[in-house]
Amino acid sequence: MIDLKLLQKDFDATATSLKRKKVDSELIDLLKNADETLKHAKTVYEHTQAKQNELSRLFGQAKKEGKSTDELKVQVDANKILLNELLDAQRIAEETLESIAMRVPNLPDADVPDGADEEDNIEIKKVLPLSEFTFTPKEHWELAEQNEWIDFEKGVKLAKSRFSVVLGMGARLERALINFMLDFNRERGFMEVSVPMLVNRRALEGTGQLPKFEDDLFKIEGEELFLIPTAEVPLTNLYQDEILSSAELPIKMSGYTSCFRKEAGSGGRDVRGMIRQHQFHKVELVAITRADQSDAVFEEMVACASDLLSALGLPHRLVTLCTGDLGFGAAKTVDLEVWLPGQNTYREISSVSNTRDFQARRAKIRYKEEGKNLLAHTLNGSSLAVGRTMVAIMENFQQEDGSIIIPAVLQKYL
RNA sequence: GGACAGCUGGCCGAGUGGUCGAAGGCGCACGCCUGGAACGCGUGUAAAGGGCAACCUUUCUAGGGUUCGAAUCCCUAGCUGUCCGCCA
Repeated sequence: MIDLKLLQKDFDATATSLKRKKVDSELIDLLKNADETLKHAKTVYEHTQAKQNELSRLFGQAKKEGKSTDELKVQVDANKILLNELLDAQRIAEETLESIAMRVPNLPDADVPDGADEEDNIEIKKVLPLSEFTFTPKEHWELAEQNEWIDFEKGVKLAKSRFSVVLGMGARLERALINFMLDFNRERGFMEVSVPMLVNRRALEGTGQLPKFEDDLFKIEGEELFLIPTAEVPLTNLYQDEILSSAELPIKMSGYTSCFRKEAGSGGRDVRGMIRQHQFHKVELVAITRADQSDAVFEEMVACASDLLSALGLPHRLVTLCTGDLGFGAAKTVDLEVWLPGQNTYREISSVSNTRDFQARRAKIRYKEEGKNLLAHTLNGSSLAVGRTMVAIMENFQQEDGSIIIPAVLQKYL
């Protein structure tokens, strides 16, 4: 949630900033008005409540002294009717504000480039030269089937389209990658955490997936539980509603989970292969930091993911997302795109975001500094999407006969 | 799934209708004491919102109810514990 005080104090700047992220200016006005309405309703209610408290105190006193309470009773009853009306008004104002505010995205950082969509993202740098081939490289689904690493039909049989079964060396490689990534991250100071893959509504609201993106989530019937779309949700919400001490920050975590996404609205994109699946594995990085630490930790996380790709020998590039491509909760995002020779293009394999205090405000993640409670900053980044890493390994290290050379760093994990 | 018990501040814990945001303890902070420390002594120590401030409002798991007035009484839900059942 954005800072509503900032909106009131500096409406023009905040509104301009939100418009960069394609927020309707009508919604911004609505938000401002709802905030003011609530503030007013609260003030009036509180004055009336104070009066009621005072009358009740007098009532008790009169009773004790044996005086008549008839006259007070008339006053107190009349005030109570008013009080109830004001309380209702306040509640409506609260609900209105909440429903608007929870759907307003985070403000982009000032240095995030303007832009409409991914076309306007800005490349920071390329890492590692592109693999060279003396033959026409194949796409990963062809290689996966040829090597019998992935069975796409069996996934459909067991569940439905966009599910697959990984077998043999493919399955072993998957497991090796997960272990390699977790170890790599741990060496960089990210503590390994194993979390639930089902979470409640509160957690998803905390990180911003709800209320706006309910259609993208798998929900458990008859329970208020959802399959997580990313480990960011459980990892970040680990500290939901907590007041941390300044000294224990930054908290840096790494966790492996399966992720589940409905991919509603992805249309016919990437139906083939394992680029876009309903269920996929991912190792995630999450950090909770003080406000003054988040920029540095952000760079650490980007470096961690990039170095991981380099260790695997995968050519990739770093891209700063423009305002139009920035996610709901992100103030700033750097995507890592891996080179896929079969597809002859770079594809996203990791996305590192600083949400600043946006998630912390929703999830109530705070830290104490000099006696004051301040909102923490939260960051998240993939490190990496396992399926897409498999795809990259297949396409980059394929041989003319279709066999695949597995990166040396993974040997000890196999 | 069934029965019973519980849920109070950072933690433990007292508190069954009014002056209780809440005794006491632990922890923490500061001061005194000390060569330095421990011990001891003293003081302070929940959060959110509004206001320049005095101060006001809210919060004793959550929601609803009774009442002039609820941490306290009633109902519902959640969670925790114990026992029973079932089961990887």
